[in-house]
Amino acid sequence: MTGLRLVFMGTPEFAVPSLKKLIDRGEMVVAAITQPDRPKGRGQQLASPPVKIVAKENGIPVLQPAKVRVPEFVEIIRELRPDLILVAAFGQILPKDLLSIPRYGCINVHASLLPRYRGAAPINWCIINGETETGITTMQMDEGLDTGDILLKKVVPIGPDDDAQSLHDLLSVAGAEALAETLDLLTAGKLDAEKQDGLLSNYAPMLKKEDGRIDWDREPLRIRNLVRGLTPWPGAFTSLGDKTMKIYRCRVAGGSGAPGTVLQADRSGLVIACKGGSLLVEELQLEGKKRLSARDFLAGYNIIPGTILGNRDLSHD
RNA sequence: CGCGGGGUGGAGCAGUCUGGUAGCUCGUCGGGCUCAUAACCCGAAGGUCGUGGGUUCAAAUCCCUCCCCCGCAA
Repeated sequence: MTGLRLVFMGTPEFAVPSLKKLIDRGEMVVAAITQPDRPKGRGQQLASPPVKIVAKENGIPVLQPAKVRVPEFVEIIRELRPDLILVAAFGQILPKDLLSIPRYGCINVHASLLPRYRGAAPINWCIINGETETGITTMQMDEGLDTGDILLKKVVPIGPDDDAQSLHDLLSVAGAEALAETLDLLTAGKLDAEKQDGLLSNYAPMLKKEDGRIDWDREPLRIRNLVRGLTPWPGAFTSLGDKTMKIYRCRVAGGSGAPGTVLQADRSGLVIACKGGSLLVEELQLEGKKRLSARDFLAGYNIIPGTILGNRDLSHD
């Protein structure tokens, strides 16, 4: 316990372990700031961000500004008199006025080893790019996007079978630990800030739907990395006839054929040709249907070898 | 009321438009073949066709109600 007045800012599931860690440590969290409830899913029902739910369960006041940068909200934060603001996947840029309010400034928990993978979707892009390790960085926030001085890093290896979900889960826990360690170092006066080398940086932008489209004229390993990096959301996809087909799990295999051609579709699996080899699909989902193992899928759908996947745009769009 | 797809033996699907004794692939169980097998052959069990109501001589199929699942979009 630091005894500091803390304000927590975060929104999705990733931020939850960090908030819980603060609560477990008995920290004085005077407010949780999170994004507004938004219509989600079928029927456009309003849904509360995970951080809001956890905060309310623990009696922490919740604020949900549409824009933190408006002067009125900055003033509200000022009145909370925080000693330190902790930020984890909040989803909004903090203005300078806000950053300078707390005595210890604002500390962010970011899911990559900065300066690598600055931005909104570091977990996904690490996997897509075939990285074998990533991690958590806590930093002293400045006005740039993930450009602040590095306080602490924690390395997390990426297993060959990790996907965005499993890595997210690992990193969100590691993030909470890194946050706690950072707080301990801070109160012990042992925190060293290290400048980021901007020349080594790269950017992990927010995912667009189109990022998930599978280009079968790529090496099987690259496609597999794309699949892993986008599972379970938004998913790597191709098309079967006029339907979208998402692929959630696959392995690299041999064989050859025109890119996108179904080489095999039987009890041995669904094998699709790509550049210099093929992909054995293990788990997939057809538009409107549920996520299935390739085996179950093939029990009900008869796909003829030779069928070309990913061709929809040629005949429609 | 954002758009759309779907609920049929344990799994995945067909059948619904053009009502008339419920079918396919797989799994399960039994038997056979084989050095052996996730392979192959023979046989069997297993379904209130999501719920409630209506139309009809007759409803998985047509009409209405409700429940649940999923894709898109956010």
